[in-house]
Amino acid sequence: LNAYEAYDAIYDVVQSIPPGRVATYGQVAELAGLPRRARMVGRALRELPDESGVPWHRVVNSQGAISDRGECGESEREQRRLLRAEGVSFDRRGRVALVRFQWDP
DNA sequence: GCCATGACGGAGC
DNA sequence: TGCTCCGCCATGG
Repeated sequence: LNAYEAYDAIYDVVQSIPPGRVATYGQVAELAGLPRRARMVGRALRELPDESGVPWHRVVNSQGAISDRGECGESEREQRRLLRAEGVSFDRRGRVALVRFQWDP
């Protein structure tokens, strides 16, 4: 897979995550045929324009936590808001219970 | 081409 | 639970 194909594969996988479920970066990489390349998933999502219909908010890290964006926490709150609107709940540390909400394709 | 930098993850302590 | 320490690999300087 070249860089473009890899990104497309990543976006395809993210598109297929159903509402109300989440997937981890490593899981998306694996399903996209890119094992051990979770960091690449992070980059792909980072470069996603806002108007793309890709549900980037349904991707969390392996701990069920929302990964740091460096930016003043703006998009982290947005991600929590979007997930809550789909029925995904958070524990008191702000993490998703993967046992309940992780997507199992 | 070298090097630092990550929307990461697993092992170890 | 919550650190560190590595391996990972595309990107930008």
